[in-house]
Amino acid sequence: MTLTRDAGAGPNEPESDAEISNPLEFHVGYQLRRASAAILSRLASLLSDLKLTISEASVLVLVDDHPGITQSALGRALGIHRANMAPLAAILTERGLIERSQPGSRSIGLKTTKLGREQAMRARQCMEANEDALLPALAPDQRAALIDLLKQIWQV
Amino acid sequence: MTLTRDAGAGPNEPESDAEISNPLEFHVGYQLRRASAAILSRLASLLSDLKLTISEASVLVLVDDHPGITQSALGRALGIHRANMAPLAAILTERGLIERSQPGSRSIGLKTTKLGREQAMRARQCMEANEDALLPALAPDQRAALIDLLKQIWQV
DNA sequence: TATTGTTATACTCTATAACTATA
DNA sequence: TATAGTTATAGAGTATAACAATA
Repeated sequence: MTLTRDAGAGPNEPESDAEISNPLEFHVGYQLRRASAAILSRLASLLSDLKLTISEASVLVLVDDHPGITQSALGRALGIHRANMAPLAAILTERGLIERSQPGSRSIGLKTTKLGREQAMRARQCMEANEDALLPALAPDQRAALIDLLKQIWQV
Repeated sequence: MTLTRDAGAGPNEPESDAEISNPLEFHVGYQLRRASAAILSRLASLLSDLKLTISEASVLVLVDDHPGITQSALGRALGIHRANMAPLAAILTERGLIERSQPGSRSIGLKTTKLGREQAMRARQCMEANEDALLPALAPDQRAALIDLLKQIWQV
């Protein structure tokens, strides 16, 4: 790979094909997109052994923690729209991981099956493994500081 | 909205429909997903006035900074696959925002048109406005610290 | 009436595979 | 041969609108 000295040619000369200065790197938005993509793609890869997507695993774990929870409450907690919760709940039900507490009622409480509880445990292990994989990049106190900063961005 | 006192019922009682404790909130991966989604959705909304998606705007701005850059180099800088750069470049070309430096060659240098330079400037303003919107949530030194932490996560 | 669940639909982003053309 | 560009395709995630059932 050919390397020019610092950040490549200046902004007004034709580019040689080398590393390139990227002014977007100084934006929180850009860094969030790249970091989020990296960490989520690794988690997706870990969860693929369980045949679960990240959304499916998140729903499964939260239902397991809160037996009787409704789809709407799940959606509010996870930031997933009502309309997108329906097929998500349907898939987990089809696979025998969750079931409906009161089959007759309209507002449906969800809970995990025995198989679902086992899978939820394995999903939690994947999520913890994904967090642990951050340790080479982030010391524990940095990790805590990062969580605090991120919370401030999206929470009201 | 009905509020129970702290984090709702314990993990083994049926849920009342209230706020819910979410153990995922202690995960960097989860916080990254929520923060990234929030900030990117706001940016998408700002850019929609220019009829640009976030990917389109990122490519446009980078081409404007690096006239003569190839699609592959763009993709490497932005983390976008070669296969997905093709339609992206095609759209920007159709709209008269970028053009090909050497129409005969195979490795195609891209540069912005006059219209493209104007739009790139407006896109940069949207990105800056999006960054400024973070100020209520993050003090300037927190913002710098956050960028440093995020870089460590996805960069080698 | 407000909330819940559902269906249909569309858009954005990402990923792989297979192919052609070029250096 | 390695790189660049293209096309087709598929899978995730997210968004809105419209509807029926329920509290």
